[in-house]
Amino acid sequence: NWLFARHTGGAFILRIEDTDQARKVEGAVEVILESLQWLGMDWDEGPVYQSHRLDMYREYGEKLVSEGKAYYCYCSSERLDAMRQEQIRLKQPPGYDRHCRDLGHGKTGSPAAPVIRFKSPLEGKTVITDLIRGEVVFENSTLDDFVLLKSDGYPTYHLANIVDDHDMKISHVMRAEEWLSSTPRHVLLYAAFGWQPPRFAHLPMILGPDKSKLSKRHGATSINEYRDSGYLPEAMINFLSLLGWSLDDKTEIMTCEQIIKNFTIERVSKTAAVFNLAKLEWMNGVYIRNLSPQEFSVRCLPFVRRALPDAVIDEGYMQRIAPLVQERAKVLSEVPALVDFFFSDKLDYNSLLLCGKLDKGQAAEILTRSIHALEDIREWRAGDMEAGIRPLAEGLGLKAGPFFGVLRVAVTGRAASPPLFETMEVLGRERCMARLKAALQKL
RNA sequence: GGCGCAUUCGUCUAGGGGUUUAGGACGCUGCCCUCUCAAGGCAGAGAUCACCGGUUCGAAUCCGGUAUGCGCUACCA
Repeated sequence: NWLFARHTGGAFILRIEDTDQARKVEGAVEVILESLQWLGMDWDEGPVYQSHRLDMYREYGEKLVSEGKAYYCYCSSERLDAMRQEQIRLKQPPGYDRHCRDLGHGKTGSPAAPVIRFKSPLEGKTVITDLIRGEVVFENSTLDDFVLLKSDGYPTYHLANIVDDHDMKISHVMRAEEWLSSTPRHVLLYAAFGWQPPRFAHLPMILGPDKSKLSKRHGATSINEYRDSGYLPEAMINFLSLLGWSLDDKTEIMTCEQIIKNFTIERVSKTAAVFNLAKLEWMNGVYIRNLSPQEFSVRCLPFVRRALPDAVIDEGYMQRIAPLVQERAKVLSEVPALVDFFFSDKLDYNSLLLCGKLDKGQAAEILTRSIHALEDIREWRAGDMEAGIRPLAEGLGLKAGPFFGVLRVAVTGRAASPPLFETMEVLGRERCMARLKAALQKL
């Protein structure tokens, strides 16, 4: 909806459809607003809360009742439940049996607050024209008398949506495919009010790995969780835009401006898309690598600070570290684990890791000779260090790989790290020498 | 059960009668690069275009049916 509005120059209006009191969740609206803001999806009007306009929905509901197009229903939930059970037992299509349809006003002794139901036509067809799926035909006989206004005074989605879309002059209803089978009700409602319906476009759904509608049970489904995991909003937008839409047969990495410029309903596909986390991770990595080193550093800062609360994290120091891990991170949240040895001198490794495939004697020799060579280094620079150390490997008849490996573990505490000498340069002479000597002690 | 929608590599997709021995991307495998890990480069495996029938000189592309999947079937959205 946002891409479409931006592409066409229309208005993107944010509306909060909070008409279900029973399922109301504290803070849920804030999550939605935060998510949209984080993604950069700005809105031109709103947010409009449906819960603030209950009087209007009631008026429209009662208007239909007075015109004979809707009616009060006094059936208890117990009766409705029993009816449904019976229908299922008899393999009948479940649906309201229209018990109150011809009751007339006030002709009931039931004390329960009534709901308002729509009088669906008993015969005929309703045709909807969908911008993505074409003409879809529904038999009116398959539609039951659905509820418009609940007994608690709140409207159902069907009523509120139609009243609001008309009131707010909505031109295009673009929603997930799960709404397609409700659309004939909406078309019928527009007709009952005598209003021109908007255009409909039912978008392909987003699926979980099991190919069912993506939901909470599939794990992270709140955009904010991706933010907190260190996905970049620009990567998120790019990835999401490609779920059910494509520019052509090749282009995948696109700026938001490019996507807006090229987004059309014609290129939206009909088939649901499985959310492919591995591809999102790859794409996020692409975006991380495309960041300037400074920008990357700045974005890492909160993640490193949160994960390493005991460390004092200086921005200047971080700026020197960040470039060493920029092309190694797929998400920002993994950066702390990649850089923690820069902030703590307590390295946790055993001599087995230190030696690698070499024996203790060789490892000790490597450390001793390296320490000696490094003491002669005047400028603590990666290039100078490498020039001083690399020849030592040859002297011991070893390849650079295993030789450097010992030093790597001694300096970083792990077998995989950013390039050794760049890392040592950032770490500084004092700490490196101390770590090398500590490693020798360990042997 | 009823109604609806969909069906191209494991996944995201291109392609909408001949340009297709079905293209790209993720992932996977191998090689190269290389101080490790990444990144990058190259190569490869992977789709009888769900199935059956029809139309046509010719169908992944058009039509019909079947199957499968998914969605809806609430005083949920």
